[in-house]
Amino acid sequence: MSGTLNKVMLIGHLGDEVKMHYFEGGGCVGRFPLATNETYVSKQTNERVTNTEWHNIVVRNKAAEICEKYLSKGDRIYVEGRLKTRKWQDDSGNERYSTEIQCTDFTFLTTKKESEGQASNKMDPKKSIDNQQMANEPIGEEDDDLPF
Amino acid sequence: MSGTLNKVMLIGHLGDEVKMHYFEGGGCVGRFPLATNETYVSKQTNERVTNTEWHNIVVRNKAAEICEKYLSKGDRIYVEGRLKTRKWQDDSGNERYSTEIQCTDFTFLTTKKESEGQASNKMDPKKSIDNQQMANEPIGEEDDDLPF
Amino acid sequence: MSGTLNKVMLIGHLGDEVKMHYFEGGGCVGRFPLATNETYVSKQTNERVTNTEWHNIVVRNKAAEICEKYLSKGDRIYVEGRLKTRKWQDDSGNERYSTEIQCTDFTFLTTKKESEGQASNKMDPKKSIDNQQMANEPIGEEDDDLPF
Amino acid sequence: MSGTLNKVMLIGHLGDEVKMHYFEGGGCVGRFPLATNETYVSKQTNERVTNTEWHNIVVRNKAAEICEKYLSKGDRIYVEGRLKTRKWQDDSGNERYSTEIQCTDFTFLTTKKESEGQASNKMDPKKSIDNQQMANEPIGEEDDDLPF
DNA sequence: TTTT
DNA sequence: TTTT
Repeated sequence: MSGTLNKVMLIGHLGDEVKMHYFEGGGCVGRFPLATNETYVSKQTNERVTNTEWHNIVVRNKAAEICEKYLSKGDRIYVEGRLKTRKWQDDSGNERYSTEIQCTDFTFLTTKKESEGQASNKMDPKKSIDNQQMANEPIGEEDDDLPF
Repeated sequence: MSGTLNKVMLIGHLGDEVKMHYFEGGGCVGRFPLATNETYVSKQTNERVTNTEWHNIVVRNKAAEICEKYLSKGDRIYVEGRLKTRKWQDDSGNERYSTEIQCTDFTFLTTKKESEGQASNKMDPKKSIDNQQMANEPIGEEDDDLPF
Repeated sequence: MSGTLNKVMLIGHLGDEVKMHYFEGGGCVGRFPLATNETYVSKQTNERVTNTEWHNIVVRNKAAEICEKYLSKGDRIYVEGRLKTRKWQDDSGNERYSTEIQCTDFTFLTTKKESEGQASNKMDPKKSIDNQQMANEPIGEEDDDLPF
Repeated sequence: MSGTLNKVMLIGHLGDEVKMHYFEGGGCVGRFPLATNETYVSKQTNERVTNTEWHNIVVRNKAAEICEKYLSKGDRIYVEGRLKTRKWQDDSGNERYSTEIQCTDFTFLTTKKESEGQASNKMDPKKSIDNQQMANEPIGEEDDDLPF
């Protein structure tokens, strides 16, 4: 309906472990920072400069559990998702904004023994459906009544 | 699992109407050609050259029905999908190959009265699920037993 | 080198006019807010809910001038770019973060007379090069000495 | 100008070595097959099925030379490009079509000693520019007069 | 806080 | 013809 598109595609490395948060209703959310790098040659100094960009990845439910189980700090992953900027209040009552990538799909790019045969949510349509849904409900709601 | 990605993103115009094909089991598939243009300045002649590229779009089930209902020749659409090369035999028995875009998502970019409030499959998660499934089964199978 | 990817693809509508800022060295930057919508059916209320997400688009140099010339509030555009989170200080000296989309490519999706034949930066490779460069230098530097 | 988009994004493994072809004017083109996999559970048999899709990747000039130098059969790579269907004649004079991905950007995802610090065309804007140009000229023309 |  |  909306005629719009909101898509982010990242390949990067986890800067930390996946941090899980479980909701009362049974849903859960995982979060982890993802680093991407950009390298260019400065025109001023003629030196190579590397900038690291950090992205806040948010994964939900089944997908979050898979990420927690198979991903570790340093691992490389492909993440697809949507941009979402959350509003929150700091301790002084100021409005703050935080931009997150709500993950809708991912593929593990680091090969690890334990993750063999399990590294992607693409192998099971149900997991993809979870991911799809994940992006359709604001974080904070419980996703406890999955229809399958 | 596979650690691979197969994604196509197109914005283009329909070169023809959506052609539907219905399977016995109740599934269906819609096909239409999509044109994208590329313009560049030839280094030889210094003239602007426009090339049109034609893409074979394949949509399935609910998504196909929505496309047939709301899309017409000339309409602009955003299509997301996967590349798939089909093998077939021509009349002389020669092996032929045809590359298609198996649509997994789309957004209408032409505003038409009839399609108002309905132009995208993104408004209804179920339709997205259909699309998701669509890409998980080879064309030719019937998708008659949707689990929802 | 880095083996990473940082890509954003948006189709949305301008929430305001393009605001230009010119640097002393001759470079310039344009900024505008872009709205994307997401619609879903709430599981709690069974009602359709529409959320609007706002994105801060940043365009540079030639590309910025093209955007300023041909884009107006309400226009639809496809934007491709990279995510970049800037750190700044508010009046109280607090660290604040703002996430922007550094535009590397775009295509106008609204047809307007004035923009006919000019609506995209894709028609002129040089403009693409500018865009490409744009993403390689931090905002704040002047891009006045293009090497071609 | 055209208001269209033609983008392919793949992560896959090389099925063979990069095959180079040098033009008289000094330009060159590299080609290699790239495999992506899709896995799903068949609704008929309830078994997991894996399909491999093969993509014809075409890279040009500097980018082709980098690929030839650092990529080998089996390596994983991210490829971004445009779809292009070429028309050719088989021995019987029949019209045939072959769809290729004209590579505009890539990132190596396999870590190999030899490729350290060199694995992507993203580290040098000039190489990106070559890639950008690459897609602006039909294959078959010689790119012998690069302006940088 | 990642990686090369 | 790749990979897991």
